[in-house]
Order: sequence, then C-alpha cells, then structure tokens
Amino acid sequence: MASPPTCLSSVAHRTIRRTCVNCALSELCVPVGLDQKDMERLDQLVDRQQPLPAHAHLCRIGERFSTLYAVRSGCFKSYRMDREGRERVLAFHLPGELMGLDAIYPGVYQSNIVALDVGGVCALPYNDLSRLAAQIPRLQEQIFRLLSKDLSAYAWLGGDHSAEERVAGFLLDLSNRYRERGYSDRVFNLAMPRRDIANYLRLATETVSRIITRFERQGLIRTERREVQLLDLEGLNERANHCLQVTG
Amino acid sequence: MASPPTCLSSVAHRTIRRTCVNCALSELCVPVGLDQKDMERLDQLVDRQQPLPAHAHLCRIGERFSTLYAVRSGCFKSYRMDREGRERVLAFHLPGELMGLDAIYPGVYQSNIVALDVGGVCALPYNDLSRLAAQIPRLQEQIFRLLSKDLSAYAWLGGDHSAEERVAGFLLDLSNRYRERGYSDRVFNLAMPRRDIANYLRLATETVSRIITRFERQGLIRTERREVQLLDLEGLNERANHCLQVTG
DNA sequence: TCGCGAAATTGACTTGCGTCAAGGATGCAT
DNA sequence: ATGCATCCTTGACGCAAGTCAATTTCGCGA
Repeated sequence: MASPPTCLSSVAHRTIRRTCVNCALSELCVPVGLDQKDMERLDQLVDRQQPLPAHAHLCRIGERFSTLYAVRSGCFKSYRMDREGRERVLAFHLPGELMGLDAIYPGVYQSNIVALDVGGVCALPYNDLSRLAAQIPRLQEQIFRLLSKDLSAYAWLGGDHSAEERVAGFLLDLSNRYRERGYSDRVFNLAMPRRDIANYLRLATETVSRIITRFERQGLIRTERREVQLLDLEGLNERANHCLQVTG
Repeated sequence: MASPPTCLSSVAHRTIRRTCVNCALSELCVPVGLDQKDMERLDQLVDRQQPLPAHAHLCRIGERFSTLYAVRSGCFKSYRMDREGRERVLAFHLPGELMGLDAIYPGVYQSNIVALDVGGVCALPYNDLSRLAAQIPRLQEQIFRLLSKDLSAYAWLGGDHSAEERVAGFLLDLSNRYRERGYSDRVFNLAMPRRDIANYLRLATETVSRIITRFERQGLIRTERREVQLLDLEGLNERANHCLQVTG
C-alpha cells in the first residue's frame, strides 16, 4: 500500500495534475490492481469535480442515473425519505468508496447523496465505465467486488442487533475503514452528527447518546463532541458480539 | 415475456435438452436481453445440476467461492449463524434469481444456502462467467444490474419498519415476485415455515403468527397453513406503508 | 389408526428502546 | 458580549415486540 497521506484534504490538493495514477486512494477505489496503462485509460473518463461545500447534494432520488461517484475527500451520506417524509440514512461514504451503485438496476438514483462537510468526488460516467470494464477484465472484476462488498455491509444493518451492538459495531467499522485509509484506528472524528448516526443505526438519537455515555463510563471509549478515542477495542468487540460490518 | 409455465416443476422437466434458450426463466435470470448466439455461449458454461432434495445445502459459509447459482425451480434460503449460533435468514430465492453474489468480494461464501424443498439450480462458474461477461457487454450489464438490485432488497430489510409493515411488505414482495414469474400474485404457497419468515423479518415467530391472524381478521388475507390468499392488496399496501421491497 | 414430534397459534408477562420534555453546551451572527 | 439555533445529554414514562408457557393442529412413520 502507498504511504498514507497525513490528512484527508491533502490527498486532493497537493498534486498539480490529479490522476488515478498518483491518487493515494487508488488501492481502495475503482483502479485497484490496474497497471499504469489501464489506469491512464480509466483516468480519461474520470471527471474530477470541483470540491463541494458542506451540505451540497451530489444527486437526488428520482434523477436519471448516469454517473457513479467516488469519494476523493470528506465524508458523504446517502439517504432516502420514507412515506412519512422521515429521513433514512443508508450509508456513510469515506474516501475511496463508490456511491450510487444501487441506481444501476433501476436506472434512477435510489438515494440522495450529500456532503457532510466540504468534500471532493470523482464522477465516473457509468456507460463509459461499463464499456471500459468490458475491455479491462481487472476493472470489471473490481466493480463486481465493490458491488458485492456493499451487499455484506447492508446485510449487517439488516441484522437484529441490540442498540449496544449497533453502536459498538458502528465505531469498530469506522475504525477499520480509517485504518485501511492509513489513519489512526483509535482516534478519529465523526463527520456526522449524532442524529445521523442514530438514524443510520435505526435508533433514537437519545439511545445513541446514552450508549456512548455508557461506553465512556465503562472505559471503552473517550469522546469530546465529534472526536472519538477507542480505548478498549477488545471490549468494544465484545459489545458488538464480534460481528463487525465488513472486515475489509 | 414468454408464456408462463403452469407450475414450477414443469420448467425443469418438460424439455429433453434444457438450455438457457428454451428456459422459461431466461427473461428473469442472467441471460436477460441476450440474443440466441450469446445465449448459447452462456449455455455452454452453465452446469445444470441434479435436483436437490429438501434441506440439502448448496454451499456453506467459509467454503472457497467459485460458482454462482441460479434457481431453476423450488425455493432456496440463504442464512448465517451469529456469534451465539443463532440462525439469521438473509434472503429467500425464487426461480430465476442468482445466489452467492455476496461471496464475490471476499472470495469465500458469506452464507449457507439451502433448498427449502426439492429444487434445481444452474451452477455458473464465476471465473468463466466473468470472462464471458467481458466479451458480451449485455451480459456484463445484466450482472451489474442483478448485483445492484440486491442492494435495494437488502436496504429494505435494514429499514426500521414495524412488525406489521414487515409482514405486509414481505407478503407483497412475494406477490410481486410470483407475478413476475407468471404465477398468481393473489394465491401462492409459502415455501418456508413461519420460523424462517420471522427470522428473515427479524421478528419473533409468535409476532408473525399474531400479525397474520390480525390481517386475517381484518379481511386482508386468508391463510390455510402454508397457503396464502391476498384479498385486499390495497389494504396490505397501506399496512406496508407503501414501501415495497423492490418493485421489479 | 395411533402416537409422536414439529409447527403454529394464543395468552400473560417482561423489557428495551422510543417518545416526550427539560436542561446544558457550543458556535455563529450581530 | 449577547442572543439564538443547533447539537448533545439526561430523566421519566409508555408501548411494541420479545419471552415464557400452554394448547392445538398437522404430518408422518410404525
């Protein structure tokens, strides 16, 4: 794996000409395993968009699907509205992850995707990507894998875990994903408010708050607003019943 | 769509030489949209296995992944065991549906798949399928779509629906899937015991039983053991809060 | 036909989590 | 600084669904 960036934003800004080839995320993102020649072909169809301001939407439910988005920096949230107009958070997306995959089947976006903070994305025109995938077996394979990976993540959310298991699992999942990206797996910032965490875990905000306090009293974690420090990974693992979301 | 078969088992047995080309499920399964020539190429890699007896396992968690399975007849169930050894049903699979997709990413089966009754499957060697998909864009596209479709199905299970919403949604989802396959969407048999339904919906068996009784008293359905008749689709839709699982 | 075990139903009781409500902390605009 | 809005936390209470337990029904083999 390439040497990790020191902070997320540096990934996007320190290079003059940003390409997949020199992107620190290439080992987590679509181009996994491509050689330089193929990466350059992929590069040509990638549209590196302007950074988005916080709370800007990337796409909305019902819009015609044409592009997948890869997170370059920041954290994104995808969500739907249910019949009563209540928000349902489906996923949080960290750098290197692909968004919009659930829109492929119906051809229409199935979720709203919004930047939780300033964030950058690469837009991947689906038809072009699909065509290229047919020419580069390794790329096709990687897209299959990314789709398959999301299945496991969704399956976790579907399990009937207790509130404690959910919160512990959520923290450990983030921890793993940050580690994969070269950041600390013990200290990190929650990009999303408690309300979004609770909604994602299908719990009440108050329940999440209470459990975080409980974990803190039990010496498992320390928190200071959005900043979290995991003190006892083994203990958290026990609370999560050892069933993490996706173990990379 | 081809004229529907009159009963599920006839699909598998009435032809001498069974191929994708003459399979009644080809419009629901992997070969959607392929012309006859491409379908014949697909056909060559399909291994039409012996019918499986009830409760026979197709694969087990942890086994090395090498083949996807398509349901030809019967109904299958995929499930995991959690830490405490309790079963977690992940999905039921009807004819034409693809199983094992979540194993692509890790390369190891993520769930046990078992026949609920006698049932037949087509085995699709993943590497061969993947190679062929690179040569037939329409096939690659269809695999992307099937993977994407499963994402939406899993997302429904993840929502925090009430017990009533879950049961109503489950019945309507089955209804839709049976209709797609050319069977009655009002009268059908539940291939799975209540326990499996409850487990799939993350409810207690007793809760499912109570809600079925309630729906029956309200004149929404009639049941006779495993046989179900949907009397009031609109009423069920209201109980499900109008959010069906996947609307084909 | 009988008898056994599994599946399904129903009732009584318990509980985890949601809801409601209040209070504190933080950040931003004026 | 001051006021205001948002976020987070904490407590009191209620309810939906789980658990426990008893009964009925069904399927199947002897």
